[in-house]
Amino acid sequence: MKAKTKEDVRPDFQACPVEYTLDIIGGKWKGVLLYHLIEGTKRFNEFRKLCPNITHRMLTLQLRELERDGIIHRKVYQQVPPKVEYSLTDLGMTLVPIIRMMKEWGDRHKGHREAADEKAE
Amino acid sequence: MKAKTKEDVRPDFQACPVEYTLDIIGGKWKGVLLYHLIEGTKRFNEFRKLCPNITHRMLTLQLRELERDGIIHRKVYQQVPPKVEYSLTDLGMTLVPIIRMMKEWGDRHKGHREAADEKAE
DNA sequence: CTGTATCCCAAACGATACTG
DNA sequence: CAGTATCGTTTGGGATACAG
Repeated sequence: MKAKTKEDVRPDFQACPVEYTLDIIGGKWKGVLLYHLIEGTKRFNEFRKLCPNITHRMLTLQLRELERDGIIHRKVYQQVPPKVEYSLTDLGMTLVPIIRMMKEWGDRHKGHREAADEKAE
Repeated sequence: MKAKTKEDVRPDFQACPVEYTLDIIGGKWKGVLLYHLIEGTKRFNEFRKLCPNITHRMLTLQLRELERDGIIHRKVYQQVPPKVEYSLTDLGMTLVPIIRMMKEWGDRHKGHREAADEKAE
């Protein structure tokens, strides 16, 4: 008997709208990317400087998903060398309040886990 | 050269507080579990009924992580059969506004992707 | 500069069986 | 009822090389 694949399971977003939202912004880097986009348009390599830990590959993938979900817009300048600018769409803008709240919550509470980490080392 | 394991990389929560918050509520089921906890205390099997897609194992793991991060409290009644109640801690309560916003956003915008899914089938 | 493609290891997860 | 342990598969994601 084959195990269920991802496609077989229809996540019940009806029952859990929170799950739907998290599915869009909960990706490993999406929250951070969106946060930086609040300040304005960003280029590919700008993201890499802002998030040194993200790999080339992951940045591409995460941006693609956000684009696919209609959260960000990708503007390509047809020139050499290429230039691509990412920005929030109108739909993306509606996420800004949530991102901001998460930013503030993180600022206010990130101490907790650091304290726990200290003890662990 | 050994590939970096998860432990080797210290995520820079300093630079990205959003990342820290998402690390806590962004788990596959955490948002949903927290959402249901807003209404009040829940038992293990209540969660299973509320989220039929979550497996026994995953429910345990996600609850453990939330407990470890100080977001939820686990109250064990020493009796047979066992009874365990989960509830939000004070810290967990501070997340409620964020969860609520994600719930509302999901309700309002979940139509988008469904439309895309229709076309895909 | 901004990607895409491939390979491959590590982590996540489901299924299942067992326990107090 | 509410878990834990183990196993095997699937997925995530890093490193690297190549391309327009």
